[in-house]
Amino acid sequence: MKSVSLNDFINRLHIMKKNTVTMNDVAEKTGVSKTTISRIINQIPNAASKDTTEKVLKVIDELGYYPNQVAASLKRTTTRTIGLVMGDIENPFYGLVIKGVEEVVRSSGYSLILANSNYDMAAEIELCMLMLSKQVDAILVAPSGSSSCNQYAAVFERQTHLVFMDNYIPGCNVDAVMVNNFKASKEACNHLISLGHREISFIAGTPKKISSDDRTRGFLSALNEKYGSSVTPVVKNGDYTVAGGYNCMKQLLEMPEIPTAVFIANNLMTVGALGAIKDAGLRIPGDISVLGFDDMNWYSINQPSLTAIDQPAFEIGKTAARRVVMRLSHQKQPAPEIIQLDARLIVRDSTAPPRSHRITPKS
Amino acid sequence: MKSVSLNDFINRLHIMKKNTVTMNDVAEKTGVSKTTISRIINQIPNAASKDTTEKVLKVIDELGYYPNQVAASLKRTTTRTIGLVMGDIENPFYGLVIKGVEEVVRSSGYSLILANSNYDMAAEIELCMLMLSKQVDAILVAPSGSSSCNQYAAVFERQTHLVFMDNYIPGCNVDAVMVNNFKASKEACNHLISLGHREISFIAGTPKKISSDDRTRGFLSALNEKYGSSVTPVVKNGDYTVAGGYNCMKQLLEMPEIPTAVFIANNLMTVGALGAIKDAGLRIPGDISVLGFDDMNWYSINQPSLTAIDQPAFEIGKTAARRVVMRLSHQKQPAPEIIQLDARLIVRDSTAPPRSHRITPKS
DNA sequence: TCATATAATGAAATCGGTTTCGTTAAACGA
DNA sequence: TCGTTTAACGAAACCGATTTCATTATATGA
Repeated sequence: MKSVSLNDFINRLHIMKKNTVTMNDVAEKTGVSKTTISRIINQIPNAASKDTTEKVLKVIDELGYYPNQVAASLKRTTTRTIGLVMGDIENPFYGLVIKGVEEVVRSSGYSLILANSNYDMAAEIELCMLMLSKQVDAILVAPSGSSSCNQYAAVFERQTHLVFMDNYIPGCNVDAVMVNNFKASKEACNHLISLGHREISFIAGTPKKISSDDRTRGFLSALNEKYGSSVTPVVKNGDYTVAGGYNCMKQLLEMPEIPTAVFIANNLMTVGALGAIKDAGLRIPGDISVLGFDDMNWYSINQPSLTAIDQPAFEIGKTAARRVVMRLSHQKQPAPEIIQLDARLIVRDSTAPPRSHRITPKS
Repeated sequence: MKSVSLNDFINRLHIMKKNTVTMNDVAEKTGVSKTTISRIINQIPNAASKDTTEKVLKVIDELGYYPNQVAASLKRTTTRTIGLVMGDIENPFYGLVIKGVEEVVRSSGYSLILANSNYDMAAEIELCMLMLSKQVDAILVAPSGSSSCNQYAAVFERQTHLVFMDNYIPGCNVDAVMVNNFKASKEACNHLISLGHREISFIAGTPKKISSDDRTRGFLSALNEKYGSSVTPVVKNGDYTVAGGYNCMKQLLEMPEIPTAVFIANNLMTVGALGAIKDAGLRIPGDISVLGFDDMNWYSINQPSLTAIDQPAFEIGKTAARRVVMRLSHQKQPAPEIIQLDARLIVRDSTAPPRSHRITPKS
């Protein structure tokens, strides 16, 4: 019987009307007007005498009053909330970007509304609109693909502050923060070239996505500068997924002449590619060198440790958030720009000079 | 000069007062009252004639009107927003939990406010309060440690719906969703025992955190059931960090008799531990078997592939979110319960029978 | 000393929706 | 045919803050 009455008690607790102490209650109990109370809460200088302030604060404490920010937001026409739309929050790279964003956003006095688009471009826009109707002050988005700019027109019409991260939609003329993909990719490829590789294959990401295409271009550029038309680069499309990486790698390993090195455009595809190499029974870097875009915390403890391009994910998030906060606090708005941070190549053991022995694909 | 005028244009765009089409504008243009328009937007049955509805929708479309949810929330006293407080959004495990939460929350018509506590217990409470003042309808939190329940008192006073994930604060009497840590941990340890191991060490997480202690208890229980007091289990405290895992493992490898197997209480510490083993030049599983809590996508492609306990992180998030949505939609509130999902042991190559050779710690 | 600045305060309007009461007219039931 | 629903609307109150515009008292300056 005891448990029944406990349940009842809990039910009542939950159904009970929410504890709604409003500013009116404080006003009534103190005999001070809402105006003054509001000023005290918002710490307006010279708004209330020491006496009044103390009295009000005491009552606020007694009643357990805390201001309803929804009401405040309505009148202020600003919610001090920023929207964040990501393609895949599960990916540790994006996780770190989010962490960076969150840190800056919160320490600047804003909150974060998060949504996951699952790389669905239509959903992405939809989510932006939803956030706008929730009156976010600005939106940060990691665009999934290359929606043309006019798909974002609906968002622009609302004239919010918009900042892209990790990728951008061309022609949109908004701030974007990302790594210098072309440069990083070229540097990575040059590393392989400097080791003596010629037959380098590239497992690319989502086609037509700017960030992805930049990586491809960087790869091709390095190869072309060194070898011109004497080598025909092999580029496969892995769509940034583990499965995609696995399949691409498998295809590469079925070529008559297996490449001596692979460069893989992101972390998930690298996992897939490593799986395919393992399944094929090949050794890294003895049989094939492997270099991945995105560094992961386990790359250094992998056998062999993996050479990778380290994107400053945390910094990307922080920079983008700072940009947004800047736009929200300054009146003067600098022209939107594409801010490119530098990635850095971390050379480890998975890249080595090309094999001298022949490998024939099985099956 | 061209660029200057462009900048000016952009500046004006941003400074320009926000495009504020309100319901009043729609009312004026259609000659229909706000009341009816509100009803049409909220699709109240039998609220407006076909004619009126069409007319209103047309004007809404023309004006590009979209409702201000802040205003709506104020009157409704519900924001259809749920708060989410995590310890570390960078950790892929939590990333997946968040993803699960987000999916359910959004598909149920709610939005998500996300905050990262960096495992700071005081910040955790602070963030809950912040969210409450933003009038979230409920809060999901992955409690960092074992704050006593009365630290959460401030949150409870507000009578929101609160659901814990991954861990819980004893005595709080709220819903909690997590894995059966004791059972999973015991099963893992039994797996090692069944391979013949006696000298099994455990690298534990944050002490006094329930979820962590449950894992330790599970480990100890298995060991005790098998060997009683004939073995003295070695438990180190790694605090759930990579560095912690590394240090603990290093200490273990400096013991006079190195354990034949280690069981590590989470993914980050496993990375650290693997690093220490690699640095020591030991072979897995030849010299030592390794088993980690939390499965990662790269465990299967690691050399050797890693035996691990796979927590249903996505499911944890979804379950917790569903619980919250349930509480928000039903009047009748079932008693809070601790929902324990089953983790599963995935046996791979990092666990094998104990070595037969002796290893002496160097230095 | 008198005009003026400043501190300290409050009444009432406002933000942009939702909701409560009405009201009217048409449909329905007996 | 007459009372009763039900459909289709609207005026005005309301949600809980902020902000504008006054007002009063006190301090300051010339």
